[in-house]
Amino acid sequence: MKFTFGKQEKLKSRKAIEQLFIEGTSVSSYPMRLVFLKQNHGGEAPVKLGLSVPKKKFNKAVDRNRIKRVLREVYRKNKHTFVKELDGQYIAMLLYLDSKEWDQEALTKKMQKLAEKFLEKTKL
RNA sequence: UAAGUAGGCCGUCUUAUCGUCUUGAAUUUUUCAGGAAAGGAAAGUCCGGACAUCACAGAGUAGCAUAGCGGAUAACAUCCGUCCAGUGUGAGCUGAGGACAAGUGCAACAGAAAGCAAGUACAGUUCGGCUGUAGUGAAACCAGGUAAACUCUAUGCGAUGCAAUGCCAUGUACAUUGGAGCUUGAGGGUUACUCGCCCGAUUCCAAGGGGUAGGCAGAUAGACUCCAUAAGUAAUUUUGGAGCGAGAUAAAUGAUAAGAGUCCGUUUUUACGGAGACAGAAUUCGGCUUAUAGGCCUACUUUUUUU
RNA sequence: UGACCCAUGGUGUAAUGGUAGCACUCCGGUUUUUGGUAUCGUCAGUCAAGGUUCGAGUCCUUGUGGGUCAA
Repeated sequence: MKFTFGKQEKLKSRKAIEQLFIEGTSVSSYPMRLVFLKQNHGGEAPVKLGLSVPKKKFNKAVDRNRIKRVLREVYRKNKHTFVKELDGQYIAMLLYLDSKEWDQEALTKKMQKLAEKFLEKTKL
């Protein structure tokens, strides 16, 4: 299993993101929320993921960048829990809900919980 | 030594593992090798340029900006020198600092009177209603005050901005309804108005409806930095040498571990714990403004303490 | 990324450079057995810091916060 997070695995299309927010379903595990949609996007990765940190909660660009970097790191390390039992291709968006920074250990636990919830929903 | 003034500089570093971008090779699952990775303000968008399109942008009016004098510059509201004014014991600091001797307006309260005319008290007197003083006020017999009031003078400014602009790809509807026009000109050329100029018939306007919203170029090496040299009081410029190199696009520049160094606290050999500012490129450059823990260097001022 | 606009008591809204008003709300009286209604009164404000001016809500500069537009 590779712990990579390259261009192929990022969600970039504006159109796809609009569709995702209209039609997608969501699961949450505080302080994160995952919105996802089953879609054959044609790429090689099983999941295309985008990250988002709202400007309302973090005023400064430095803080937003920091959160996104930490989230990306945590996702990269725990990606296999999302992907291993997955059927078909998905696009997803990961949102940050809290207004202060969490440390990486706590986020890792929450991320694993999020993955479990996500997999349950996809099997239905 | 203390307090202060002006100017300049730094603003954590090294290694390993994992990750990001990129170049080349092999190959098309990917692998191997090499390389790169935020700032002094990247910020605010307050000025001025470069660049692009509109006619390599023309005229007039309107509008906007600047304002002692001289210089620097691609340009500026920036910078340098200098005069004057204000301020500080001083080193210094601050200044939109032209014109009210063209016209119009404004002046609360107080005051006789704040603008065209009038007039109080006292004193002097050559006895002419002349001269001086007092009182109010920011300003009063004076060519009054006021232009960050209208205005005038001088100088400058065409408009719009990289979501500019050019090319390629994909896709639908050369379809529907109403109206205008076809060289005697509908309409358009993003401009505040008028003119001028240019384009213009498979055309233009309105309504409802349908489609695309991807890629490439623009785009990363430039009025750059440092040193020496010559000119200049200086800003800056000339010549020579050396050096630097982010380029993403739902948006990279990161995470973890170890070590070193700085500061603070406890302890006072040593050890332990903690801290590390403001802040994140988006076409680009020169400035301005604002934020900034802590530290270093240079020159100068003042007073007193110590020697 | 670029262009632009706004800010006055708790809320809404006025004010030629010359004493910051008005309405509602809040609070306290009066009326009422009590509450409401009515009526009287008080408190409370120019987003911040500089500059021009004799004197700024108003003019100028810089900042803060909020909002709008754009292929």
